Amino acid sequence: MFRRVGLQHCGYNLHMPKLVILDANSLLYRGFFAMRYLSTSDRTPTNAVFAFVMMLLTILEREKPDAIFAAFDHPTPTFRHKELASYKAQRKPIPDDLKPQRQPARDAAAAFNVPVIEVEGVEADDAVGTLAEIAKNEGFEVLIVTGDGDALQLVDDEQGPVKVMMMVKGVTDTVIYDEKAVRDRYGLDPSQIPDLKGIKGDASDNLPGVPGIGEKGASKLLGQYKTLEELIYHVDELPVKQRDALIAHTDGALLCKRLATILRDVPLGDIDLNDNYQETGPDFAAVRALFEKLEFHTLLRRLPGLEAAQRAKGGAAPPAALTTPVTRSQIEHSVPTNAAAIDAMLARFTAANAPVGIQLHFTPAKATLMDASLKGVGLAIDGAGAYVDWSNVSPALKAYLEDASKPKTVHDLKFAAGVLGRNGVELRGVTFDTHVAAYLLNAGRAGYPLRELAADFAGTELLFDEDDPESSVADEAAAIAALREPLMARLESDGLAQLLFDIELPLAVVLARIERTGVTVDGDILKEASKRLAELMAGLEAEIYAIAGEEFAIGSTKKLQEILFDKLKLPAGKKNKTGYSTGAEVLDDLAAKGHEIASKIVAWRELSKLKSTYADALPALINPETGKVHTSLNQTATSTGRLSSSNPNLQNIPIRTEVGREIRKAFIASPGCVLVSADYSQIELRLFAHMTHDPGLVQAFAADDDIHSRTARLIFKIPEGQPVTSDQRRQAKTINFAVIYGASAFRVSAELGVSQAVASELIKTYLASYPGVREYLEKILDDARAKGFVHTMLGRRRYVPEVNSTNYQFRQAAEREAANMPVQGTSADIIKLAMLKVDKALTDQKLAAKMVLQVHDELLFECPESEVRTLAALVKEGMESAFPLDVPLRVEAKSGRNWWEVTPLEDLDEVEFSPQS
DNA sequence: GCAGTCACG
DNA sequence: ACGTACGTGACTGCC
Repeated sequence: MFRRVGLQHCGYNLHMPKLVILDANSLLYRGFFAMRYLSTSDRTPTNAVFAFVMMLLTILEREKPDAIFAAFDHPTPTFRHKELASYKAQRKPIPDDLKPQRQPARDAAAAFNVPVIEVEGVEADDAVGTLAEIAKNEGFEVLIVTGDGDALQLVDDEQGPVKVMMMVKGVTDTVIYDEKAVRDRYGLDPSQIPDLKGIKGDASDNLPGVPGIGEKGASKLLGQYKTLEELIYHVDELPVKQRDALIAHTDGALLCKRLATILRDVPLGDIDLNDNYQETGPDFAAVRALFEKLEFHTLLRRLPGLEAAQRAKGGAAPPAALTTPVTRSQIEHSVPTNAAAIDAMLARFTAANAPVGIQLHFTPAKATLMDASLKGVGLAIDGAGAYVDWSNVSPALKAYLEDASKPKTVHDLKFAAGVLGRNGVELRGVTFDTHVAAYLLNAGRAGYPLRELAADFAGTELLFDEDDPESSVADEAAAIAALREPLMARLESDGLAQLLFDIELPLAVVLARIERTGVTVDGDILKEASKRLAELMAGLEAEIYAIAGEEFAIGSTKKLQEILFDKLKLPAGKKNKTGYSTGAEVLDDLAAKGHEIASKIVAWRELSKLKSTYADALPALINPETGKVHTSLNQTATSTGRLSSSNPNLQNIPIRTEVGREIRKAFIASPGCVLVSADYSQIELRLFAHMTHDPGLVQAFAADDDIHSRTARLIFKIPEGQPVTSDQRRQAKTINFAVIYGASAFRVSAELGVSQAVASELIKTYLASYPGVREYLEKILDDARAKGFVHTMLGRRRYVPEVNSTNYQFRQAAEREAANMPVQGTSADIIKLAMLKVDKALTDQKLAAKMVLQVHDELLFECPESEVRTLAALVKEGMESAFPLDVPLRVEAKSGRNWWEVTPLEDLDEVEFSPQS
């Protein structure tokens, strides 16, 4: 009944120090092609050095080496040049854009305190081979990081071990080779790699090898004859074709082998292998300066995490990697297949009363909670795991998953709750989510894959083996269980635990339900709209072609540039990387000058956008089973704490223009139901009032004044009793938002169509009128500069390291982000609280109403017609009381048969619904 | 896979 | 003198 899967040896001795050797040359070369186009704002190419640094960071985070070196080619001739004049002459030259990236790569290594090996007359791969040889004899476990397959000859399980991490595609997508992996891939021992290369040749080096014998044939021959030399000796035993080919190319093959053979005894000078990298760590100031120079913004955001980890090691503590080595996480696990065995497993797991790591096994790999097909479930506690195929899941296991008193940890609760929900199991008792926890710790990361978290926070290397999903899923469950404590410790020390437990965790379950509920979209309405849009576009196209004097792809900005600025010689405005901009701003300008083609293109663009993004795309996303559209509400996507929506994005359905707004007619309620929408009125400005404590702002909201009119009175100095014109109000509104976004006078002047001097004066008057605002902004920035992060009222963080940048532009951008995040983020916190409160109230009051969407400051519901006013009153109350402030929060509720026609509901304060609070 | 554009709060 | 608002996601064209 229990199938034991023994503890697999992965060849790592836990007490062995670990050495990483980067073949910088090959990494730069591969990185150059893996990642095209990247450059700084002055067009200095940085793609290869970016890839190199990405790899370096990833290695440092994941592998935590005790020692690390980077080997570069020395620019003088090497034995290989002397060996064969035609060798490097024939070789494709180093791309022009790659050469100037070598020095920055050396600088990067230096900034990270990674010693550079660069010896005259020695190529990088020979330095790597020699260093690996020395290190393995010194008792190091060696990992060679490269993009060059030749390095596989250095792999050695016996002594060392020596492994090779190979770039496969992209930058951080890598495969680690041990001897078995080399054999699986090539059918050969590592030592035979040069022989293989000799026969196969190397196209990029212009070495033909033996034409007519490919990789397969070569591998087969070497399996039999072991070496190229032996094969040549027995050449007469080969089939005629192969024999003739080999005889003709004997010299070339031997030469090619020799060139592919990595030397292991070149002079490297003094090298200190015992320099413990974990104690030294990167020179963060130097790294930051370099990243700023190279404009690596995304990498800059990764630094705070790395720096904190480095600090946490402390000076007195033993080197972290020696006490907590990076180890393959492979646990002993059982695969119970019947009810009795599952019961026994559960008994074992729950006896300890420790949280159990739960990981779902599903296909396809990048499924959403609506389309994941559930295959099984992995469970693990410290030291023991299990995998249960979904077809074997017993009632007891289901009951366990639904038991709120049994503590569990998952990685992505929203997903797990949604998928299990679709499979008839209501997941309860999840008291930790590693995915969301990592997001709270650093919302700036691109993603939170379990593999990365395991490496970063638990020092374990997690590999998913497609051929052994049972063991892999059990390993993942174990990693999840193991991540809970270190993540929890970090959350506690950063003051983020409450945010996780009180908001994000319960919210995940609500979001899963919203996604599963879906929104009803009438595909026929959209298909009709698409037809009409096509007709309107065709009309405009004819007119545009007539003015242009030819037909062209209006959607191509390149072609459009040619037509407008070359052919028609219209005055060009702003420039961008590819030439003159054809953006709406520019076109509106041209239209204002009387160029009809511009306004027609603007109109065409609007229709084109509506047609492709909404009218055509949405019907295709209607789920055939549910008849609804199920967006993903991403919980870990934004750096401010907001949700985002994708596949489709339902948070950007048109509303601002009449024709765009028509799309909303297709968003309807289920049969017999209506839509109820409730949105916060000016929540960000109200929060701004609360957070700045500015008496003027606070009083305005306390008195329920129109804030924009009030601002207009102040900045235009309009006396009481005299009316504010609508234009003055509009301008004041712009300034109100501008201040929240930290905008410049330039932008305000463009927005308002006034001179920069006037705009600047308006902003000045604004800040003088609301003195609390300036004080607040100064305090936020001081705080950000001191701590490196800003936070919301509930403690949610955003790291903004660039507030201390010496580069004016980056610093300014970071300051705007820092100024805006507390407002945008607190607003996000508050609507999340409101969602929880309303969701609970719907359950408690046993309403049929369902929450179907969140759009940042708006919640959308559908409910039976009879429930409308009860629901609206309850939602309004819940949202307004979600988080008490010095100023009131106001919510307007509306209802309608579709999202287009929703109209305000009056006098909801009089509705009886026994509020909970 | 990037760049440009544009939909939303 | 510089460059010019916060946060998202989707689509088209082009390399």
